[in-house]
Amino acid sequence: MSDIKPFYTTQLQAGLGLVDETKLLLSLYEKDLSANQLYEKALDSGLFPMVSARRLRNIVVECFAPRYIKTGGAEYLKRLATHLSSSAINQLFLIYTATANEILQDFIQEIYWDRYSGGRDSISTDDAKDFVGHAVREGKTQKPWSDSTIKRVSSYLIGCCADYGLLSGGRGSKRAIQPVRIQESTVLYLAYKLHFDGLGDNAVINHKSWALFGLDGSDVREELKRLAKNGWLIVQSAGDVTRIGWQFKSMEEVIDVITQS
DNA sequence: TTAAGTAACCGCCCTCGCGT
DNA sequence: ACGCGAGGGCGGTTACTTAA
Repeated sequence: MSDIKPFYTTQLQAGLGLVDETKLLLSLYEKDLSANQLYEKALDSGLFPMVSARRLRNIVVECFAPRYIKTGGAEYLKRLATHLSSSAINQLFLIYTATANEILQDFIQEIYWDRYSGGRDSISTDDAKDFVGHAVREGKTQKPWSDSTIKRVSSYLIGCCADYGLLSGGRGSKRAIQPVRIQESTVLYLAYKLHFDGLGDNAVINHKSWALFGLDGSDVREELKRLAKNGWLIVQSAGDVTRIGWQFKSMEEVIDVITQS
């Protein structure tokens, strides 16, 4: 669950957002299925006529499994995927993808929102290349990446942001920043997910996943107070210390609430 | 010690959008 | 209408682990 990922990897190159593929795989997923079992099931399902078996294996084993099976997210997202709007489910996909790919998390946190708050309205492939090149020089990869890998990973960061709606699509070297407003369902889901992962209240509020949506600790506290109006949790702040009263006893209850609202 | 298995990396090559 | 180049799918290769 809380695997430490010391190094940046090139795993994004196996697939970017894969939004449609992920939805299909979620529909096939059942609790406790392994990556290989899901792969076999997907192969037999005939839901992926457009890709080769080798490619399907890539998608399942290198993308879906690290994002949604290892983290335990698949069984919850399976229910949500059919109920939430595409922008709402994209936000959850983004959280899991950024958790599995540290380099994406850091890129969005350090470059995307920084440029946005600095008044820029676009991000270029060169911005991404600078970020990746810098990371390699700082030793954040297990071994130095070749120039071509640096170049490709840079484009994957941009492409992945586009898939999840953070940047405009297309192929221009400059992509327009499309800042996303975090959805209520995302706030509710993420807060409880972190809580059930065993984090204390302050650790929940300051978790880096919120930074994907440009939120810092005090922003998160405000978001949670809005949820409190629905009776979904209770927030008590005194100075810097925040205490949260959690109203639901399991993720299942949280999912029930989200699917009913 | 080595065969088998797995994760990470690399780069070919097809596709698609853009400019002319 | 078409050539060009960037983006990204795809599959092979390398390097590292694990088990016998």
